[in-house]
Amino acid sequence: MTIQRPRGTRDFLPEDTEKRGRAKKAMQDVLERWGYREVATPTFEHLELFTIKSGASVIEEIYSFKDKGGRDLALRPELTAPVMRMYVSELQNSPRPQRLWYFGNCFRYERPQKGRFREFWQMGCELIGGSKPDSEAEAIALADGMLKSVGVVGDIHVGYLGLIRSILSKIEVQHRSSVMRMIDKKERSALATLLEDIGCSHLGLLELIDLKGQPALDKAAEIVRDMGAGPELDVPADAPVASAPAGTAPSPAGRGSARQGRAVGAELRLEEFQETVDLLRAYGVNFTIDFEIVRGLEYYSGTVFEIYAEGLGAQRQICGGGTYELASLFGGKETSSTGFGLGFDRIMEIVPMERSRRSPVFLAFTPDVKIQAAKIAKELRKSVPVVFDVMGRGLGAQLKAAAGAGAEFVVIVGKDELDAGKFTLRDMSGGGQESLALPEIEERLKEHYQGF
RNA sequence: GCCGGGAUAGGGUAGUGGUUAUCCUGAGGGACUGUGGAUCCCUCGAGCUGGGUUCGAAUCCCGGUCCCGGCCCCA
Repeated sequence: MTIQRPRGTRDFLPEDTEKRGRAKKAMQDVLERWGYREVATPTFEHLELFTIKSGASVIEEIYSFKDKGGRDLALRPELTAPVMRMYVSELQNSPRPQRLWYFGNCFRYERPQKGRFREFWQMGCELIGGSKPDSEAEAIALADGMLKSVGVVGDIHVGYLGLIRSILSKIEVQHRSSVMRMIDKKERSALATLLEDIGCSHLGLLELIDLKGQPALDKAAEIVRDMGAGPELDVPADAPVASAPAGTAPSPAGRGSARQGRAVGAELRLEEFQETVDLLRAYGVNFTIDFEIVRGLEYYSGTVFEIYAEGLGAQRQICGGGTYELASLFGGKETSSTGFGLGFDRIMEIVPMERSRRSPVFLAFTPDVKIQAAKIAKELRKSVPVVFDVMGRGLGAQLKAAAGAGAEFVVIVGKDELDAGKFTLRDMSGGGQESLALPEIEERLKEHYQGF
């Protein structure tokens, strides 16, 4: 019996790996064209990093362990927390904004299904320290550009927590998290019942999340107008904004967990959201305004967005992100950031990728001139990929192998060629061949491999 | 964690409670000591795992593992 892969993991054969590499490269190019720089963090971290961010309940879904020194460690389940941890400890005094991107494997202890594995790859970026609408528009346009670069069409939904949280402030504290949860889970009828029961139907919440696109924004403006005079229950005072980055708010609860009620202030600044929307339109991004997008966690503080794609079964989301406040959670200064993560594996399931790999040149030789042939192979490798027989095959068998491997060209080296100083370049598709000096062969092949 | 469907050579498959388990493909070699994918020949290679029922199990039953789809969850 052979040893199996652990559950939820995958092997990537050469074809898979090539395809993934090409897709990664395409998206990476977009990131770099926007001025982002790659960073990398450890595969494992202190478990605490993730429980601080997401609450103790995530331990169930994390690969965590004690090392031999008794430390509680965890394989990273996501990359935003590690990157922000790194930012706080290494980059806080660097010029802002910081534009960082990353690509790495992550691990979650979950039931595998379509588009969900225990080891998976995330690609994403964090734009740290910018002002909200500008950063938000940049992040969303960037995500859009990355998907387009691999030919994936996503359905982009953009929401704004400033508004939702302001409406929530009209609702009694003990009901807020249930309301939030029901919005997130799209439990419409339960939400309607609850709002009715607590006498909050008049706030317009149901109508708001039902509407999509411009009508949703119009409704938002209406709600904001109506809310102007209403009583506010327990809204934290805004931070002095003069010198602080726009829109950040104090975090009275300090380093408490995001799941334990530590809500960052999300001020109601609909005009900021409007600006994000205007910028996105300027960038030519196709998106839907959708206030139902609230994302689970408390550290999100402004615009949030999710991107969905077809063809993935139950796991349709391929991207999620927004503006958040995490630096302070990890012991740093208040810093507003915007970022997103792309589910690389899910994207790979739907990229319409043409296979365009170029097979290496095969250098076929007669066994009696192996030594000289090896020298020629070495020379040719300066220009093009060259495969040299290691099976001890005769010339005929080498050609057969080259054909089987899909070679487009074979260079044949034998005693006659060595004597003449001219080698045979054989075109395997047509079957034609000609006798040429080595520099000419190099020239021809180099031309053929141009761009690969 | 829950529900359903699966597991037969490297890949894809057929079949039956009972001789030596199909076929296709693949891989290696040969016919072919300087010219390829053809053809022919040879070789390699399999019933997930543990238990039970049975004279006999790859087949029937149970547990486990893994895969596929869905639920829960999804930072």
